[in-house]
Amino acid sequence: MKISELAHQSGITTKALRFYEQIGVLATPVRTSGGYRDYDESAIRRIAFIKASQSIGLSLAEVRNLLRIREEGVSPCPAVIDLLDKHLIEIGRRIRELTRLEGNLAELRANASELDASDCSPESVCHIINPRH
Amino acid sequence: MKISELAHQSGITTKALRFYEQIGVLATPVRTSGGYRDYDESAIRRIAFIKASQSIGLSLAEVRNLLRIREEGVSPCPAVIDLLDKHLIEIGRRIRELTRLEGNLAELRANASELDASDCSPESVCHIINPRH
DNA sequence: ACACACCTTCCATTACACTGGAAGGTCAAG
DNA sequence: CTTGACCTTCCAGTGTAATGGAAGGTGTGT
Repeated sequence: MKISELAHQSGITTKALRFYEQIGVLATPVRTSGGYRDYDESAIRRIAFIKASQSIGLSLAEVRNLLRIREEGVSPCPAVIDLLDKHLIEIGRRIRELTRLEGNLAELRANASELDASDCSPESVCHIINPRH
Repeated sequence: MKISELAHQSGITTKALRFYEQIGVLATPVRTSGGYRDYDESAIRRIAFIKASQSIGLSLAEVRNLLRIREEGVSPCPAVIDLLDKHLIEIGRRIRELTRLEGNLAELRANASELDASDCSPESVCHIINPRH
C-alpha cells in the first residue's frame, strides 16, 4: 500500500503520515525498489491507536512514549492509567480555571452595559477592562 | 526610569518589555544620550492594561488592536464588548468540550480498573485506549 | 519521447508569548 | 584604567501538530 492509499484509508494526509514517521509514532515502512513507502495492515491499526489517543487528549509525544513501552515487550497499561489520571486532574483544573474566567468575563460584560463609552479615558485605554484610573 | 526599574515595578522581565515594544503593545520610550530606554509613568499604566487584558484571556494581538483604536482617538469600548462576547462564546465552547473529554476519560479510567494488563495485545498497543482488536 | 500523477527529501512557516545567548556599548565606583 | 552592572541589538529556540512549497525521482499510459 502506497502512502496516498494509506492516507485515503485512514483519513490522514500524506504530509501528516510522513510527519508521524519522522517523530516516531508510525514505524518506518519497507520501501519499493523505486524508494516508495510500502505500508501493510499494521500501519492502519497503528493509526487507529494514534487517533484514539489524540481523541482523548494525548499528545504525540505521549503516544510515542507508550509505543516505546510496548516495543520493550511490556504492557503500557499501567502507564496509560497513569496518563489518564494525570489528564483527568489537569482537565479538572482547566475546567475550573475556564469557569472562573467565564465568571469574570460575564461580570465585566454586565458592567460594560452600564458604562458609557464617552466616559472612557485614554489613559486607561478602556475602563471596561482596566477600571481604576 | 530605566528598563530594569520598570521591570521591577511591573513584574515583567526586561526581555518581555522589549518584546512588548517590538510587537507594538508598549510605546517606544525616549532614549537617554547613551541610548538607554527611559520610561515614564504612562508605561506603568500601559502595562497594567496589558496585564488586565491578558488576565481575561485576550491575546497580545487583540491588545494591540484595541490600542490602535484608542490611538485613533476613538473609545475602544464597543470593540471590547465585542471581544468579551466572542470570548464568552469560545470559553463556553471549550468548557463543554473539556467536560465531554473529562467524561470520556473517566469512563476509560473506570474500565481500565477492570481490565487485565496481561490481556492487552501488542497489535492494539493498549486495550484501554484502543479497545476493539 | 513525453506527459502526468505520484513519490521522494528538505526547508520554511503557522500561532503564541516569550526566553536564551552572543557580541558589544554605557556608566559609576574604586 | 579596569571591573562590574547594566544596557543595546539581533538571531535562534521553545512546544504543538502539522502544512506549504521547491527541486527532483518513479511509474504508467500514449
